[in-house]
Amino acid sequence: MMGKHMGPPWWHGRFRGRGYRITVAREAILDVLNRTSEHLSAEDVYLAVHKVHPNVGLTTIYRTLELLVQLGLVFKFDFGDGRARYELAETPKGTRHHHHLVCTVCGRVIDYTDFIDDEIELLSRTEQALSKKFNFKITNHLIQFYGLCNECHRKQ
Amino acid sequence: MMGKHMGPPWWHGRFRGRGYRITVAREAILDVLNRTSEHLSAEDVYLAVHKVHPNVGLTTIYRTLELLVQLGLVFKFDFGDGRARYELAETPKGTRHHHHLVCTVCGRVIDYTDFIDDEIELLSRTEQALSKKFNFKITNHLIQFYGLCNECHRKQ
DNA sequence: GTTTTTAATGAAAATGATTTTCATTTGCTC
DNA sequence: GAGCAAATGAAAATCATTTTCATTAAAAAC
Repeated sequence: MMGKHMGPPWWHGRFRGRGYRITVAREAILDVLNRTSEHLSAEDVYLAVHKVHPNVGLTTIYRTLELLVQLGLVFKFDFGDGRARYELAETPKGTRHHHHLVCTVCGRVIDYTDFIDDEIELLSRTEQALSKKFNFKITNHLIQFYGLCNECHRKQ
Repeated sequence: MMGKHMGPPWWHGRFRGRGYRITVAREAILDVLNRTSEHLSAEDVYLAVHKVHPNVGLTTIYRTLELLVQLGLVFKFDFGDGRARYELAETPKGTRHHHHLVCTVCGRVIDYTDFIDDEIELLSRTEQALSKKFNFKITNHLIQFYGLCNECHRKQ
């Protein structure tokens, strides 16, 4: 189960601080994202939330996910299958930063955290240099590798 | 103008080799992509092609762009504005590999080639390691930085 | 605790990029 | 130049996402 002796969820402050309300739908959506390590689409989130709160509509899912992205609590990805995917940016414990391997045949997505340290270091150097050169305030980055996964490679 | 003494366009072989036909529409589309350094949407390409060949439909644009992506001649990007963007993967001379800076406020996209060398080197090491570990045949990668461009940063 | 204020929500309709269908056209092989 | 499958255009269909608007419910004010 969840941790013991918990106060209000960690993200309440982020909402209150900006004047956003804490609602049943928002709690439920964050809860779903918090419980999974998958790359959920808006509909995935909707279905999961719907099991517990059948009265929460898909529109609210979209609106809330968008808000969470704006707040930086959630990352939005495009893996090329025509629907956006969402992942919590941070968990209470702080999930390890990861990047993605996307199979261009079957669409499978593999997370990896290996080699991240080197990447992060280079990225941070690059970010600084880019920020300076283009006067661009970098807040985030996206790194994805594309190719054929084990299965699809074999079948070709 | 274009180079002198040119034979058949460089990409004809890529088509013929795989049994694809060389058509007016395809030539026009590749020509448009070849002439620009912008990140064109399908509609952008359509409008440009339409000026010269008003009989080429949007459907063909989509179909051809998709084919070009499959052939690896064109890269498809998502900058978050709800429409895909296309760029020629290589020019006759071999355009410098570049990555993107995307402004999350105004949507502006800046290409950069600086610092690419370091990145490429790290990427190539990472790709090898990932390929081995996950048995994943990497064919391509995507790197984008997000943040606020000069203008938008100032206005905030 | 009750009232008040206004953000948040749900349902339905709208949007808009992309895809599919299908009859017609056109490269390319022989 | 004929034959044939690939390619095409126009129109319709798809489908994820957004907008509209009347209703509900957080949270502030009392």
